[in-house]
Amino acid sequence: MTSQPLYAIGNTETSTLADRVCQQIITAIVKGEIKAGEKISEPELARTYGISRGPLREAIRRLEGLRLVESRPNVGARVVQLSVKELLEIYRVREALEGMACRLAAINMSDDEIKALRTLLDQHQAGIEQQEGQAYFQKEGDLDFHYRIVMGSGNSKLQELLAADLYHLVRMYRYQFSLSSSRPTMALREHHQILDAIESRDEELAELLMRRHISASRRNIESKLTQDN
Amino acid sequence: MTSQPLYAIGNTETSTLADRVCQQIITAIVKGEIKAGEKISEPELARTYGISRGPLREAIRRLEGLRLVESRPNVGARVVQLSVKELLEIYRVREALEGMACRLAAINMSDDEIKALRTLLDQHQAGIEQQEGQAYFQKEGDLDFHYRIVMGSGNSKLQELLAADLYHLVRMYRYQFSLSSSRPTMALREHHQILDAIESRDEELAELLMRRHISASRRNIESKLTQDN
DNA sequence: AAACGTAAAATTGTCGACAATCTTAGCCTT
DNA sequence: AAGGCTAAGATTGTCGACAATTTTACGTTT
Repeated sequence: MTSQPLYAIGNTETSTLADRVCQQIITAIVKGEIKAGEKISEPELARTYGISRGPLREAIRRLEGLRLVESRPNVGARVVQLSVKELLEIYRVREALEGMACRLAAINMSDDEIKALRTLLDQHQAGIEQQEGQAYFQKEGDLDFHYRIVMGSGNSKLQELLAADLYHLVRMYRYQFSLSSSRPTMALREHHQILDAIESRDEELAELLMRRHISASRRNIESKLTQDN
Repeated sequence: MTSQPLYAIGNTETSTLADRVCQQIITAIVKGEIKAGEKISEPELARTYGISRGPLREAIRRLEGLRLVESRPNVGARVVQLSVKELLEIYRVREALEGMACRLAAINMSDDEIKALRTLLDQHQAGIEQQEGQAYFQKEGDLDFHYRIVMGSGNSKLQELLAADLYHLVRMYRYQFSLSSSRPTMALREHHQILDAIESRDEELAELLMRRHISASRRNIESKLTQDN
C-alpha cells in the first residue's frame, strides 16, 4: 500500500481538463506507455483522451516547464530522452539535495511521522519476502521512503525540486530499465539505518548515510548501464 | 555589460508566440511590473501583448511549471508570493546546490573560462567604483557570477534547477526589495576568493567558500527582513 | 443598517476553424 | 538509379466564439 501519489503536491476539489490530462500524461510517460524520445502527437493524444487540442496543448506546456518533454517550434514535443550521463547527473544532484533533506528531517520530523515511516519499512520488508512484492518495491516502494524523508524536511523548495521535478524522471527510468533491482534487501537495510539516525536525531549521520545510500544506487546504475551499452 | 540573459537556456531561431510572451511575462514579473501575489488577468494581458488568449494561456501554464505563478481552477493565476520563510529556504537550497556546483566548477571549468570570469569580476569592480554601477551589481551582476559558476559545473540538471528555476525567484525578490545592497564590496571580494580557489583547482575550498558566501547573503537578508517586518 | 439571495457582468474553460509550417510522396532531371 | 524539386498531406500555431463558473452589484428582507 503506497502512501500518496508522488505528484499530488497541491490538490483541489474541482480541476480543469488540462490538469487531469497533464497528470494522465505524466503517468503514461513514467510507465513507459509513451516512451522516452517518442514524439507527442497532438491529434492522436487529443483523440485518446477525448479532448480538444486547446487544453491538451496547455498540458504539454506544463510538462515542458517540468522538463518532462521538450518542444521545438512548428515541429512538436517529444518526451525527454536522458543520456546515461544525465541520469547519473540526476543522482549526483539527489545526493546533495536528499542529503540535506535527510539532515533537516532528523531535526524536523515528528515522532509520529518517524513511527509511521518505520511501519512503512516493515511493510516493504513483508513485500520483499513474498516474491511478488519485489517488483513493487523496486519501482515505487523505494521512492516512497525517499519521498517521506523529503516531506519531513519541512523545506518547501526542496520538496518541489525533488518530489515534483526530479522524481518523475527517476520513476520513468526505473520503470523502463528495471533499475536498482539487484539490491532490494540491501537498500531496505540502508533505509532502516537512515531512519535509525533520524530517530536518534543525529543530523550528521542521517545526512551521511543518505548520501552514501544514493551514491551506492548511482554506482549500481553506472555499472549496469555502462558495461552492456 | 552582462554575459547572457539568465533565461536563455535553449535558443531557437524561430519561436512561437507563447514562447516570446512567456519570456516577456517572466521579465515583467522579475522587474516587478507584475507584482508578487498579483492576479494575472487573461483579457488584460492578451490586450497588452496583442495576442489571443490561446497562446497566452499556454505561456501561463509554462510559468506554472516553473513555479512562478500558481493557478486555481476557474479563478485564475497569481504570481507566487513567497513568505520570508520560503525565501530563506531558497537560500538554504542554493547553499547545497551551488556549493556542489562550485566544487564541480573547480574540476571542470577551462582555464579560458576562468580567465573570462576574472575579467567579469574586474568589470564589476569598475562598476562599483562608479556609483551608478552599484545598482546594477546588486541586481544582476552578482547573479551573473553565480550563473557562470553553475554553467561551469558541467552538470546539466544542476544548471536547470538553479538557472531556470531558482534564479527567477531570486532575481524577482532582489528587484522588489533591493536586497543584498549593503555589502557589494564584501560580496565582490568573496567572489574573487571563490574564483581563486577554482583557479587553483581546490574543490574543497571552492565549495566551502561558496557555501559561506551564500550563507552570509542569507543571514544578511534574514536580519533585514525579520527585524522591520 | 446588516445580511442574505438573486441577477447581471466579467472571467475562465473548452471547442472548432483557419493559417502557417513541416513532412512526405511522387515526379523530373541528370 | 540517385538526387533534388514540387505539390499534396499532415501537423502545429493562432484565433474568435460559446459554455461554465466565479465575481460583483443590486434589491429585498428582517
